[in-house]
Amino acid sequence: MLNIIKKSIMSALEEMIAEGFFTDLTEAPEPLLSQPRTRGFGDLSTNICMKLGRSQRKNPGDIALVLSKKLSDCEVLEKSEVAAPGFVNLFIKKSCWAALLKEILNKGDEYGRLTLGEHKKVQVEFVSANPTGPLHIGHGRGAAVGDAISSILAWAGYDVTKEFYINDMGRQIEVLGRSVYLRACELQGKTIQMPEDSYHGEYIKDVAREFISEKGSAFMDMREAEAVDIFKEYASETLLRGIRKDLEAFHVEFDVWFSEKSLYEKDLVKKAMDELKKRGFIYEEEGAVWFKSTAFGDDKDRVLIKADGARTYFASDIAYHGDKLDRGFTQIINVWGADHHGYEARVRAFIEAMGREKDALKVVFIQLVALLREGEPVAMGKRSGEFVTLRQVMEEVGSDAARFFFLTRKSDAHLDFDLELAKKQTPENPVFYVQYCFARIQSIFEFAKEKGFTAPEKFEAPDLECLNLDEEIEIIKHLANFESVIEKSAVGLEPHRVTFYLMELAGLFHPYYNKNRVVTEDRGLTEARLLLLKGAGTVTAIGLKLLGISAPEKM
RNA sequence: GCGCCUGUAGCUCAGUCGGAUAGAGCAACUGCCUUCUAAGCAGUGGGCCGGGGGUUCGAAUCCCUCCAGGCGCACCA
Repeated sequence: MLNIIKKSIMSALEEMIAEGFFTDLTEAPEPLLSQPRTRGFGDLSTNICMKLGRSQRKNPGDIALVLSKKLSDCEVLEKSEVAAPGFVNLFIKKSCWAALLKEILNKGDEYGRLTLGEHKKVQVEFVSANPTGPLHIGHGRGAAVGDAISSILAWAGYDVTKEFYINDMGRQIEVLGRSVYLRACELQGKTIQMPEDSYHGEYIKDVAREFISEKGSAFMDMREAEAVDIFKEYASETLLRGIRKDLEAFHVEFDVWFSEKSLYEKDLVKKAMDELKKRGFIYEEEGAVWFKSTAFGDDKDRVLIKADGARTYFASDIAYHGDKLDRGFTQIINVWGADHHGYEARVRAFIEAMGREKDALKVVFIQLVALLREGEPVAMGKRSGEFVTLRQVMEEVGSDAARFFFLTRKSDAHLDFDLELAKKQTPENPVFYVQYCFARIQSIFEFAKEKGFTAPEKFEAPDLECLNLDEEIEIIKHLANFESVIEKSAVGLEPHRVTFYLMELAGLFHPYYNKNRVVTEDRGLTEARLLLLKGAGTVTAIGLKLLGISAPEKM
């Protein structure tokens, strides 16, 4: 329908051009249609005349008058009006809404699915937490956002792979192994001194305890270095298992768990560096090997191999991203914590050095979550030992509420998560408002069934024309917007648009429900309203599913 | 010092490729359950959109500048 109107406007403008109305316009521009806030301004409105007024040096009002007159024969329009200083307000024929609802219902559970992505292979990497401790609330935000982005992209027609990158080697793992080892020694009655840079969390002791009950105390007789090797393997595997479990409870599933270690096992680090060398972006200086990332706008060149011969973390990173490219992804999306934003330029430099377009890589930054308890900041950080895990949050407020909460903010906005507040809010949490919309609709269906009514499988658009209340048309209009919300959300990688869309839909439904009875003596009207509810319920369920939130039949 | 993000109602946040009277939730106050779920609805109050300048028919939105907060600026991971 939007397209019909756009075309009408454009052909009207073409006519005006042919009639010599404009002095130096050769082609009609595509008009922008927007929904006015107030109903008096029509169902849709365009500002095209003001735009043209400027470029053509004509009075916008004059253009609008002519345009409006020419639109009078558009078949979907009731009328069009001109408003100062040059808006054209469009009023759509009531019968069109019925046709629109029919279209939506015909698509059913597939409504909102787009072909936008053209099956292009997209990889979304998110969470990628070090297996050195349980997931905390910041990871939860990344998980919720990354998962929702993936679902939305898939719904928009992309071929999506969800991936978790495991930093299962390097210094942090070394520190982890030593920390657990020392705690294990302590459990065996030895007095120990935890170095400054150890992990101090309580969970370290748990892992140590587990290790002993599983593997015994033979490690006490080993040399420290030897024992630490065993411990770091054991600890990182144990903690990774915990991470997987937490994500499972949070309803996040990954397609690929990619191990950093495997990059070395498959010699991919060397491969990536050789490739860079071949392309002339590698040089040696002061005993280190550098990547000339400044050639692509990075602030400084980056070291890949240190003077002591060790590879940097960034060396793993380019190998990993090289592998992403080799696997045929045309679009790479990294969901990173905002504290990583310094890495964007260098990774992008690598992508460009490999001959790809700059925007083959998109990075979504997740601002850190400030965790509060009754307004007081809670200290975070694995080292300090005191932190609130994602699991604790899920247990306190539930997975649905936590996910919804994360997805009601755009990801680059700071987020205060007050645990006490989140708990207190639970009964009035907006997530329930949306879920309630779905549950209520299901319950009305139950009731209708008892009374002998169902939403008919077969119907024609005119059967729906009795849905002529303002509230009903508003709901249909909103349902019709769903596709464009998916599109914007997919293009901008902004899942929060879907969240707000669902709150708005629920905000239209609940008052409608309260004011009007669905099931009445009037069979035609009852069935039409059941169909309207079917549309609203279906869209709510689809939206919630994209966000990874359940749609309960009963509440 | 440089770079990125943020500043909108008492609180938490939407709205930002310029549009008409700036929105939602929470909190506060007043009403509504013999009728499809009251996790709901109806209503009230609440705003120099951080400050100042500029661009124009029109600015929360674009440009400049200043202020405040967060995060980055390693041969660390």
